[in-house]
Amino acid sequence: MKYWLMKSEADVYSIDELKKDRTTMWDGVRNYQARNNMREMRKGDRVLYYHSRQTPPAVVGLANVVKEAYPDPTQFDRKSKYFDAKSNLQDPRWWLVDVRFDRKFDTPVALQEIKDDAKLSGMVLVNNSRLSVQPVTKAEFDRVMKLAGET
DNA sequence: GCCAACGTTGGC
DNA sequence: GCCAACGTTGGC
Repeated sequence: MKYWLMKSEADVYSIDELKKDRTTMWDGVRNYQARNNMREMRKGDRVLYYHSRQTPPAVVGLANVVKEAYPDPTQFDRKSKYFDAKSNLQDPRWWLVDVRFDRKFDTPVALQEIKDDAKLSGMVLVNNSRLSVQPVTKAEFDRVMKLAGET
């Protein structure tokens, strides 16, 4: 099993909305590294759910991968803001996964706490803050869970 | 709302 | 293939 961190702008699609929807298509990713990471995801992988653009930015809960990579339909939808004229059906450029709500933390783990934690100094979140879908090691995952008071 | 950091585009 | 210009992300 692998571990990941996925970012969502808190005011655009929060973990509360994921909880309500139960499952969502992670559409709209238009960054190759993030796309490649989603293609590496396997059913059952665990995902730290991160809220950016909120005060403070924080890991707020957990999700699971429930459907492995398939073409992002929004790239073919002319009405979508994610439409990409350079993509085509035979060789789609953008891929996504489906994720399901697992739980919301009672105690979110703020970005500052992560930055201040020596055990988490290698996290992609700390070193490449703009990548929206990123790998997390098991040790990092376990540490974040501990900071959240989760078992 | 500002702006640093980063990724992408496109001219040469 | 380099790199300047530009657009976007996301912390503050």
